[in-house]
This record gives sequence, structure tokens and C-alpha cells, in this order.
Amino acid sequence: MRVSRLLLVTLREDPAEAEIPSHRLLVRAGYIRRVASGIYAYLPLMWRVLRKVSAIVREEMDGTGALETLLPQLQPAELWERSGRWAGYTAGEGIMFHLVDRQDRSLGLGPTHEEVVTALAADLLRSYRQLPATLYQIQTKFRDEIRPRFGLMRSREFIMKDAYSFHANPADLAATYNEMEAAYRRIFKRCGLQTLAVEADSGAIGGSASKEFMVTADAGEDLVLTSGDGLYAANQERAESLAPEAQPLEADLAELATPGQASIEALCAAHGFHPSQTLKVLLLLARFAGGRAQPLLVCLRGDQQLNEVKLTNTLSSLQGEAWGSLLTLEPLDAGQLGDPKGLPLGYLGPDLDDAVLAGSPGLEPKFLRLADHTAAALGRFVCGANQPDRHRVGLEWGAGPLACPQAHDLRAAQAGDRCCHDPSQELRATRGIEVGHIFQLGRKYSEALSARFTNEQGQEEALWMGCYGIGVSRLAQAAVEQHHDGAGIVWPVAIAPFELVLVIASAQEPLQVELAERLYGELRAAGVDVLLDDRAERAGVKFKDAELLGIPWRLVVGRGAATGVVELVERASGEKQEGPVGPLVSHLLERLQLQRLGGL
RNA sequence: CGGGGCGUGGCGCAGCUUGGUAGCGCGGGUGCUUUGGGAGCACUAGGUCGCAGGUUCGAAUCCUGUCGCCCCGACCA
Repeated sequence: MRVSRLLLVTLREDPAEAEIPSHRLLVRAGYIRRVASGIYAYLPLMWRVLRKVSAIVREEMDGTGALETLLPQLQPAELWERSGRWAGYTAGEGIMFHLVDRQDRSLGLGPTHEEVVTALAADLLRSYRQLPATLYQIQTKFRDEIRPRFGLMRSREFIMKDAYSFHANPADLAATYNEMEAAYRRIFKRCGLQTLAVEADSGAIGGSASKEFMVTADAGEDLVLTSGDGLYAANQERAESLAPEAQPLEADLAELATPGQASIEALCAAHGFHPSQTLKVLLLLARFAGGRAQPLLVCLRGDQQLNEVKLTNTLSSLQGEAWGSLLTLEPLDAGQLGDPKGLPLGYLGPDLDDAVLAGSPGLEPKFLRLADHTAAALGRFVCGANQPDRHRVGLEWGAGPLACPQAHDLRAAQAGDRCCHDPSQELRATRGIEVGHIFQLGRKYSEALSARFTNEQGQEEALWMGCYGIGVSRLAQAAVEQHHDGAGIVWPVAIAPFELVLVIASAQEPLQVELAERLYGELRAAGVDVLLDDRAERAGVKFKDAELLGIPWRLVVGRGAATGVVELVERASGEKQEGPVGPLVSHLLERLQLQRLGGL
């Protein structure tokens, strides 16, 4: 390809829309253009990158024996109603774009394809002899993100590889899951990315085991906690840890006047308590798809933070299917109660009377009371007295009518906490960009959509399923986030739009043009992805653009052209070599050979 | 959805407080000079100031409404 024919438009100034380096650089270097909020055009350079990423993904998927397909993006609501996800994905803050067609049928634009592929499996898979089977596709997905941001990182339309595996038993599922994990590690390595595999929450997808692959980068939206010994890594949403020991409280039962001390911080500051001696009571409201709204009282040790993902999962498993899926979890404010004055916010105790809910239309009449393990384990503690400006000191669970609620793991693990597997290890925080996620789904979808097969005993049973995603467009941008410098992008060779840019320093010099054209032909014949910068620009402009674009190698044909001397520059290291064409080209070809296999 | 901000030539911005015939940088075009690190000079094209209403002799500027976008939060394969 010749730059003169590439429709290359680079920007000298940073675009106003972009916040993080990768987004700025992709726009400045002419890779992407925004069409609407969260919707981007992939320009020719970007499309070349995406095709290279896709090719690697495809090779590795094919290598596991997975079969490539292409499934519809427009999907009938009926399928999603059968899996029970339609309401959760469309109502309220649901993320599925949905529409009604001219026949009044409801349809959604696929954010994922479990329903479609499971329905297909129900059609196609009948016998254990056909198993295991894995289908995958690389295609555009849609999600009506509440707040799109960071270019391709969180866009409303994006390219994803998704794969779905079907099995006769959980052991076979686990085997494929492990093969996929290995394939994922190869894919990211080949793309030149440093990634971290972490334990993850399964979220709205459901299922048991689940791992995320994180590209480590400061701009990452996820917080990852890892142990120093490398044995444990988890998304903070999911991470477990040992909280610091609570400070014992030596105090007899008493009431305490605490005017204006509605926060743990103020309370401790005024009376010299340690936060771990206090009990924090959170008042929340959980809304379910079936329309029920359950008020919650959640007890945490005062120095701990709530992990909403854990709470959501706990609620879902407690309520089971009866109330439908959990739609939202929000603070319960006094305005939602029949008698707002009954609520001494900031002074709540775990024994807050259900009577405060009386006369509140739409709410369940009793609190669901939960406690984190650290709260349940407290000896004597300080907590609100359920009346304004008063706390109680020296309270104990089980003393009198004060019952400890059901205990669950509800607290957020923090950097600095001790690790569960080895208390001498501390958790550290890293930011990450999620580029892949693998799940053992189990039978959630196959049961809901009646995808059954006949086993060796001649009996029908539901298929065991796994699903495996890679955000292809997000991965490409994450690569930039991980590989850039002050001058621009520094693509890993394997996914760079071109491997080499051949710069004619002065396009007016016939000697330079002649040599460059000859090299252009020879390098292409040798299988190198060459971009020829044949523009009538000054050399400086072409050098700047080459660096901004991030092409891994630059070969400059300039004043040495008459004697066959050229200059070879490596983008990543900045290393320059000047010399006769022959040796430099051989050196280049050798290096490329290695670099194409992965890494920089 | 809550909070904050911005819409002015293709891009980045000033002008708005205090109303008076729209400006700067980059980019585009033409010509001359320059030619290995985002060149110089000259000329030139390009804007109903997001949109709609209102106030006024007069609105980019003041008022009302509306649409779009960005940031923080909630949300999130």
C-alpha cells in the first residue's frame, strides 16, 4: 500500500473527545472516527489491525477444534424470554438495544449469543456421539452502555469473538474450559499483550467457574487484586481476603449521645473508637424482575466496605427463581417509606423494627437482614440505637433479643488485606482492561431452552455448556494503551497494520524513488507487509507520521540512495542502523520472522 | 438517571460578563522559495455561531425551550 492512496488523515492536535492515550492516538493517527456516542468507524488502518487480531484468534480457535459460524445479530425476544434474560436486559438499566418490527414482534440486537446458539444446539445436537462440540464467531455486538467511553474500550457497537461449547458431562466441560484458557493465553501472547488471568464474577451470564483476562494498564476500568507470590489473582468484584483483626472493645452496655455523628468516621473521632469496633448498618432496596421490592438491612464491620456484586449474588441465590432476576440494588431513602420519620438514618442498628416499613406501598413488609462474616464475628460492638443522635456501646450478638443475621461474604477485599491461601501474603491492586472472559455455564441455558441430548444410557439430559469471549476491538485498543510513547503508537509486530514503512525521504529525487520502488517490490515479494510513503511531503513530516502510526520498522531511502545505503529504524527501541541495503534487509527479515510469533 | 461542563469554517479554540456587521492556530487550494525531523512568504476558499422561539432598532452575546456531545457517579461478559 502507498500512503498517497491510503486516505491517511492524521491530526496534529489532540481531539477534544478523547481522554486516555490509546483513544487519543487512535483518533490522531487516523485509525478510528467517532460517528455517534459509543459508535466508531474503523478506518482502513484500524481494519487491518482488527483483521490481524481476528486471524490470530481464528487460528487458535480452529486449533482447538472449534467451528466458525456467523449467527444473527437481530434476535427474537421470545428466545430471551425463555432464558429469563429479556426483562433484565431490556427493562430499567438493561443494556440490550431492542425494537418492535412492523408485525409488532419484539426483537433485540444481540449483546451476546447464548440464547441463539443454545436454541441451535437444541436443534442440531441429539446424541452424546456428537459431543463435545464448540461453535464460535467473530462479529459485531451491541450494548446500550449507560455511559460509553474511552473510544473502543466501552463502545455501544464492538467486535467480539464468542465461542460456545457443548458437553455430555461437567468433566468434559472442564477439559474444554482448560483448553480455551490455554488458547487464550497463546492468543494474547501472540498479540504482544501482557495479560493477567484472574478469578471473576460470572455476572449476568451466570454459571460457575469464570476467569477474566486483563491487559494491565493504568487506564483499566477494573481493579485486580493479586498476591505477591503470584498464586492468587482476582477481580475486586470477586476477590476474597482476610480482613484485619478487629480491635476488641472493653465496654459495658450503655447508650451514648452522639449528636451529628451519623458517620462511622465522626463517631470514632468523637469517642475514640476504632472503626473495627463499630457495626455499620446499610439500608438498601432490591428490585426484582417480578416486581417485588425487598428492603435490606446489611451489617458490615465499621471499617469494611460493601461489595455490591457479592451482595447481588447472595440475594439471587437466596431468592432463587421465585421473584425473577434481581434488577437493581439501590440505597433505600426515607421518601420511599410510608412514615419517613421512622428512619433515623445514620443511627440504624441491626435490630431496626420492621414496623418502619408499615404503610410503604410496594415494599415487602419485612427487612431481609444480612451480615458480613466480619460483622457476625464481632464481640462487643458499637452501633446505632435506632433513634436520632444516639448510639449503643458494648452490644453483643445473642444478648437479649439481638439476633445476628445470616452471615455471608459481603465485604470488598482491599489492597493490603491478607490473602486467604497464605495470610503472610498481602493483596496488591493493579488496574486492568478486560479483554477476555471464559465461563463454565453449566446447564442454565440448556435447561431453560430445552437443549437436550441422549446419553450413553439412552436417557435424555440437558447439555453442559461453556462460553468464551474476546473483545476484539477492545483488545486492539488495549494494545495501544499498553504500547505507546510520547511520539505515538508502538504496535506489536503481529497486529500492526503494516510491518514496515518504507520512507522515500525526498520523493522528488529519481534515484531515491527508483531504489524505494525496487525495495517495495522485493519486500512485498518476500512476504513483508510494506507501506510505501511516497508522498511529496518533507522527510520530517513522514518520520513524524510513521512514529504516530506506530509501524514497527522504518526503512528510509534518502541521500545514500546513489550508493545503495539506507537507514533502518526500529520503532520500539528507536535503534537506528545505516548501511548497504542487502545486509539491512536480511537483518530486518530475520527480526520480523521472530517478532511475528508474538511479543515485541 | 443524579451532578458538572461544552456546542462558533474540516480539527483545536478565543469572542459572550458589558448586544453593534465573526477572529486566531492547525488543516485545504494556488504560486514562489525550501527539502533528513510536523518549513517560509504571498494570495485564496471556507462559518444562517447546534436547533426553535422570545426580548431588542440590532443577538454568537440576554431569556425560554429543545437536541447533541464530553466529564464524575450509579451501571457493565
